[in-house]
Amino acid sequence: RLSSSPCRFHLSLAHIPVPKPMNGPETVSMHTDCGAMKDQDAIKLFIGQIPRNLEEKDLKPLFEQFGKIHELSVLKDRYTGMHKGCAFLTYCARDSAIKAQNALHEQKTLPGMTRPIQVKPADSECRGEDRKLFVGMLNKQQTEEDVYRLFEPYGAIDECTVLRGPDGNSKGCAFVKFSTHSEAQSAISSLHGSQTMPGASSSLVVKFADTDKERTIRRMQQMAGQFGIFNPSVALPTFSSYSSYAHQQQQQAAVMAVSQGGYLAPSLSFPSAQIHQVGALAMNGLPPNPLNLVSGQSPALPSSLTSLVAPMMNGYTGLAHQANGHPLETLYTNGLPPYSTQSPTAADTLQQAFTGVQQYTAIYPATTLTPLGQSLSQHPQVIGQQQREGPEGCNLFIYHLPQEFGDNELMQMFLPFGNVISSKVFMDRATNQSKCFGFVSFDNPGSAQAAIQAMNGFQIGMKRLKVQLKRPKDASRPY
DNA sequence: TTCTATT
Repeated sequence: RLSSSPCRFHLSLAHIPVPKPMNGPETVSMHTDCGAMKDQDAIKLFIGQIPRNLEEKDLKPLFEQFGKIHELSVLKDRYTGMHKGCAFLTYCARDSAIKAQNALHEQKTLPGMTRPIQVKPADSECRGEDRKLFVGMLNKQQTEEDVYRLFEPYGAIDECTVLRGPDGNSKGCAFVKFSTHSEAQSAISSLHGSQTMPGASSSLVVKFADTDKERTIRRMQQMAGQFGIFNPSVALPTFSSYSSYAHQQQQQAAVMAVSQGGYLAPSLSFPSAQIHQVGALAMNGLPPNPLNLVSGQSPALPSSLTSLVAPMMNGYTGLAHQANGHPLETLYTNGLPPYSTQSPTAADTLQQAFTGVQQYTAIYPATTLTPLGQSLSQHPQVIGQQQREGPEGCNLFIYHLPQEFGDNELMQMFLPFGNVISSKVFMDRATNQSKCFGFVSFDNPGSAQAAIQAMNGFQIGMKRLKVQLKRPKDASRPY
């Protein structure tokens, strides 16, 4: 039975010779009696490269010629309703799907599209990722055929694509999809690192392709690097503007917040009633909070916290992940299902804020655990912005700050460690741009040491912070 | 040196 081995049809589909396109109504007549029912072994097809102005009714005629359609649905973005340029199609008859694939897949380009239509079994019918390889360090002259020949000995290849830029030039990498995971694995074993292509900077790379999730994370990291993680214009979105779209795609949320002004809000304070909700949530499904963050009983989350939260959602996932060993999803959702169908509530948002803080705190060594609670309850005022120096041993030099970082962001990053009496990012006079270094002063050396311990080497985007004691004034030359 | 999308 197909249902017990869902992948089998994929093989049979792939090896059926392409017939002449079916046009006549006789195709339909074979299954006129199926009504809304579909065959037990029907195949759900993925349809790609559809112009975004075409809806189901526009697509129907194209596909009906291969048989009675059981279901056809254009994919839309869950929240924006935007046409995604692809669809799912299930025919009543399995046979119709095979005919449609053979007749249409890569055979015809719909108006306005630059690539031919895709008609193939949906991923849901058979997981595609665990047999798909990424091939890197190819010679840019190598074609699909060259790559195919290289991989052919290891199994049946379903798909072979060389990645190309807009100009059609190879990017020196490719995707190769085998019919099974083990074939793919054997290709890795035999080919990875086995040779160096002429003109390539290192030996051939053959590995399983990134999953969607990995791609998302990769993109985030890239964007984070471009934007600078602590973007000062970003604050925690308000309850009302914090879209469920962002809720759904939490890993992208922060990046989106940076890039889409519509999701932003300048600031946010939390009514005390909602703080209790956080407390309840904290007791419920989260690891014990080592900082007693909630029991600080602050009447409102300090503004420093709201600013901390947004950056937390941005790019520290790797660190946080390592710090407590929980999967990302668990961290971000507090153990709730990642895809809530409801719009986010205040509690949802708070949860995220809270988990964000937890992630932040999770990296702190146990010996430095006191300061955050302090900063919550004492809520140091943003005062004394003229460079007040602390006593010796209380002043830090910070280098490799994000370009966007101003005095305030600098202060907020160091508030968790104690009373920040001043923070200063140095600016280039001519360009008014940050020079990416600055100074922070605490009122006691313990806070300064805690900050060094926790923040020196802290990764932000591609850079790592350098945090050390400021040299005394009279020491040789200023940096 | 990671793609045009997969409810």
